[in-house]
Order: sequence, then structure tokens, then C-alpha cells
Amino acid sequence: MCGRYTLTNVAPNLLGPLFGVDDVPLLSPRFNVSPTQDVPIVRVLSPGAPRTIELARWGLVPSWAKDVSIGDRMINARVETAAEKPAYRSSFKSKRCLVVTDGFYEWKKLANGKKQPCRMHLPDEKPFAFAGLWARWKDAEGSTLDTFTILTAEARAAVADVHDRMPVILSPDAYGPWLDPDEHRLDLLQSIVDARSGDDLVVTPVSTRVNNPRNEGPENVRPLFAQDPA
DNA sequence: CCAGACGTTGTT
DNA sequence: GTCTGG
DNA sequence: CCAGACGTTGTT
DNA sequence: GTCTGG
Repeated sequence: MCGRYTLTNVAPNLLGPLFGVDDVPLLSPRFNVSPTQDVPIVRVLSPGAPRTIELARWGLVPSWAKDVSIGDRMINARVETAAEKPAYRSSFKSKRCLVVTDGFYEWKKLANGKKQPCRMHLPDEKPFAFAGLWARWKDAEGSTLDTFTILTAEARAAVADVHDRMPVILSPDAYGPWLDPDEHRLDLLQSIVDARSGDDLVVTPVSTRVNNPRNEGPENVRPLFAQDPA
């Protein structure tokens, strides 16, 4: 699954070209993104409109929810079922987004029962995108809250040694159709997420300081062991 | 018809 | 054990 | 995902 | 909102 991630490199001249966004807001580097926090997602809000990066809350709150708290349990959506599940269906059809990241954490259960946090990232540490779904919710006073969830799938490649599930990672050529709010062909959308990327991720064990969501800072992503020379 | 759920993961 | 908060 | 709380009443 | 269960 995916319950914690990073976005450490927030340089606009890097994120803009990578995700095809003209205006990248000022963002804080994040070393321990946790559920319920506001973090940047890429969307196309109406057909033909330019892509935007804006903050949204992690934990999808469906439009019909009576309370935001339902979002606490909607941080992930299984790619095998998201298109059909009542809570995700309408978002899958027309509210898809990219979740901007440059790594995610998984906890490997060791033989001694302890858990070793590991960070999964690209060899060059470049940012990439999780496939996400978003929703717009209105509270009793009518103010809106935009929220999102991250699609998950069976783990592949190096990640499988750590955990059995992982976020769906999109290749850049999938960004266009995935973000198009007019694209309603479920079979095409399903094929995009099924053909996910991420086989080149590398696994880096890190300090247990990432366990506590309050701990931020570059120490979180520092390799626990010395790096092998290339 | 109305009432109630709507989620994932891990663990047992 | 289970729920809430981050 | 993990960390941390988990309760009420009355009195100060 | 929409589907399932009664």
C-alpha cells in the first residue's frame, strides 16, 4: 500500500516540465507526507484547460459524505476494484489526478518481528507520479474541500521484497489521457493503470525516525547503510 | 418502499 | 483492541 | 502508514 | 449519489 511518501525536490523549473504545468506554486520540501495533509496534485479541471498544481488533502472524501472523517480510511484505492467501488466510481470516471512525489515508504517486517522502513525512489531521485483520484466535498456552510486517494496494485520488482502492495506509478506518456476529464472509456483507463511503471525503483532502508509522522527533514531519506560505489 | 453502507491493509 | 491524528 | 490516545464530574 | 439488504 502507500501510507507515507516524500516530495523533497520542489524546484519549479524541474516540476513544471516534468508534469507539463506552466505555473508551479512555491512548495515546501516534504520528507514525511502523511494522510490528512495538504499536498500538491496535478489536475485538468475542465476539458482542454491547462494542467494545474494545487494542494489537496490526502484521504478522499466522497461528495456525498456527511463528515470529512471518512477520508481517513480512503487514503488508497485498489486498482483492481476502484472503477466499481461506490466511493471511488465517479472519481475514476472523471476526476483523475497525478500525485507528485519522489519516493514512498514501505515497512518491511523482519524475522524478529520488528519493522524496517524503506524508501522507494528512482535511481536519479527525479520526481514521478502516482495515479490518483480526487473528489470535491462541501461542508454544511458550503465551503469546498478537495481531497484525493492513491491507487495501489500488487508490488513488482524490488518493492515486492519489502511489501506486497505498492502505489500505481504512471509513465509520462500516460499523463495526458489519465488527466483528461472527458476520457470516460473505462477499458482504456484500466489499461493505463494496469500498464504501470516503476520497475526501476530502488529500495533504500532508512531510519525509524520516519515512523513518527511529526518527523520531517532530510535525515528521513538518508540511507541507513553506506552506499555501494557504482 | 426505506435504511444503511460506501475503504484498505494487516493480522488472526 | 480500536479509533483518531498526523 | 505509524503514533498515541482511550473518561467523567466537579472543583480550582 | 448510488447500490444493497430487508
